[in-house]
Amino acid sequence: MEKSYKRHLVTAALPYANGAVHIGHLAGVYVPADIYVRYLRMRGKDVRFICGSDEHGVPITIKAKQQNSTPQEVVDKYHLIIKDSFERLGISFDIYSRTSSPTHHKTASEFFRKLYEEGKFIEKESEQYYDEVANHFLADRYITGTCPKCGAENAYGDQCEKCGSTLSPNELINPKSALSGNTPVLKKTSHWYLPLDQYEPWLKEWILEQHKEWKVNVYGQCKSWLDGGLQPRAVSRDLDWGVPVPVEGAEGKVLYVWFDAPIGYISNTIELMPDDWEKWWKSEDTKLVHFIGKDNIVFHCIVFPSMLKAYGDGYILPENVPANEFLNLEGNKISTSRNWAVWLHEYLDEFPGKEDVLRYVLCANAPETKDNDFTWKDFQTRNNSELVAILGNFVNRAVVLTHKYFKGEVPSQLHLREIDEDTLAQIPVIKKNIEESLENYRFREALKEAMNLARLGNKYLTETEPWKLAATDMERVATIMNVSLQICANLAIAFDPFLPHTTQKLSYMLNMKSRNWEDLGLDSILHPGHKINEARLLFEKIEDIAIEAQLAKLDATRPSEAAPAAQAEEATPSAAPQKDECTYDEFMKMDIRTATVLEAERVPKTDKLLKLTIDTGIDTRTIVSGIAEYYTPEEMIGKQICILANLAPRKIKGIESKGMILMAKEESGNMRIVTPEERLLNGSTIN
RNA sequence: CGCGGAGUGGAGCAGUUGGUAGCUCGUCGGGCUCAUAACCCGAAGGUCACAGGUUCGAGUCCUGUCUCCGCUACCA
Repeated sequence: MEKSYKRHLVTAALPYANGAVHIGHLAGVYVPADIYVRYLRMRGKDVRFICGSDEHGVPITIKAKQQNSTPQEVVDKYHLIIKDSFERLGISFDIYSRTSSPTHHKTASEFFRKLYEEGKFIEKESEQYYDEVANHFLADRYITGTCPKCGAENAYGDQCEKCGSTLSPNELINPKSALSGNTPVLKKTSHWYLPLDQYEPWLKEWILEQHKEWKVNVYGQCKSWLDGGLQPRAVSRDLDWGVPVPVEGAEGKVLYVWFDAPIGYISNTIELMPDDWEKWWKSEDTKLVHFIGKDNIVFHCIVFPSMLKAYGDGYILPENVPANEFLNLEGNKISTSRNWAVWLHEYLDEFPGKEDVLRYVLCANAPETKDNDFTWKDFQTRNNSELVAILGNFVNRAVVLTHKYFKGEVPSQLHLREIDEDTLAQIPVIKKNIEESLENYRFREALKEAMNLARLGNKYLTETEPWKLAATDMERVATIMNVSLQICANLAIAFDPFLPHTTQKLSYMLNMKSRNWEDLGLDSILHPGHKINEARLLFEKIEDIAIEAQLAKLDATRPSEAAPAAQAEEATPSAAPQKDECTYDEFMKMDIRTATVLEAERVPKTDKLLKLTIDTGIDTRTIVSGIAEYYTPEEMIGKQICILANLAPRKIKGIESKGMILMAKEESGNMRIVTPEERLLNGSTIN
């Protein structure tokens, strides 16, 4: 039933170039994709593995502003870090390009243009805020003002961080431009929309009927979107960073990042194969597979296919989209903003030569069916009791014994006994299991099967006990060592997609010239008389101290220090514009006083909120404050703070908050609490 | 509120179309000593979140409930 394809085009989600790559990205996308691709290559398939940085979008322009640099500088920096760290881990892209490349701009631009000319978009006019000083339409995030729901200052155009309500910029009272501090004006602007609703019947047929074999999380997510009804989606924005909209009169508009990013797969393919890229994208003989995380399901299953369908011209659709769930770290969500992550480039620096350990652990514990947890303890255990004790140790036993008894020369297989035959007979079975698992995107299972081959080897040696026979029956020992070495050679092939650095070392040790998947399962990969090299350890134990160091590093991690502190030096300090005048009486209405934090805890399901119990000198009360990105609960306890005590109470995430903590905030976003120079009695008034 | 995913021995996970509940690690006992105190064998340990239902038979199907994660809406 399985259709046979002439070529395989595999894409991995384009990393967003406003940060480095962490273990969550790897476990969800890049490690499985790389395993899949290496497997296909070993089987002699014609395959291309495409990826690159996604470098457009508002967040990058915001990051550039914060760092007082340019979007181009931001993406240059992260593009290099990401590309380099992928290479070092052995993620074997055929091309890792970027969406700021000329090829991409041209491709995306032409893509848009064709759809535009064929009337595949609808055009709609709307009113958006415009900063007349900066000459800019303002993205929601660039507008601040007073929240209409809770009255907090500095609410963003898309959301108020104080009360958490979702806003649209037009609701803000006293809107200000974050660029200039000026009051923006409403101005008409028009944008193009892709009418996804028109593709709904077709999508339903294609996904819900023809792709029932997709992973349940993917299928379920798609069904949910399709059942809910699709809406037209804007494909352009008013922004000066991105691919310009190639239409007359569309100055100052760029393609919306979600529209241009997936086209990056195509443009990167073009960059790789300028002459014959088309057969990779427009031939039914090509099998297209997208590896992504669950946050990207809707784009790759619904939006991008609709774009391709709208374009027509023979574009193929993904055959499968094996999206993974998320990986947690030590029980908590990985968070870039809180710096709660294990960064690939840091790992590679801190664990040199252990690229494959990370690959192994992330594959063994990949979040294939549900969110999983990465813990350093588990990392250590898997290394020590699986890689070292089972795989590394078996190879070492076999190679050391061969040198000891046969001076490093592969002995002959003489009379195979039942145990030899049974053992060898299991290798082709394992091969088949690995193939089946990989072809169905079950990477954990495949890895476990490969590991079973090493277990088989250990069991075989233990049961045949060549070290006992060495005194009496060297012929038998010869056969046993031959069989053991054949298992080693098979391991070098079976593990190649998973642990490429290791299999290279192992091949060297065995003096194997090549590793062909077709040889896997054979009992005569190494011929009698073949000379092997000295034993070298494939893996080393990881000591407690290394794990403790990582845990300590995580504990010490506070988001305020990492990025902003380093950049503070170079950034020219800029301050918010002065607010409107305020009378003496108005000021005196505010009851500001000192208080001490008694207890502090995170508010569940939020990134930013802490719930604090404080002693105000007049009572003990609860305040919810959005400072979790800057302070841990532990460090807040015992701190003396200043509060606005008579602020009207309000409920935040269901908790009643009575008052507000005074914070000093830099324009870059960095925040510190305001506290008296020396500790005063709680309840001291401030004016 | 709605939608998607998940809830299986101490921990982490499999359980394909319903037919005696498995794997890895850990624990305990034994064996072995070639090997990175590594390896091999055996044992203990689960009323498969809860409550109903369908069935000769349900972890697996249906209904309801609870909890966790995600999306809608932060995280860009």
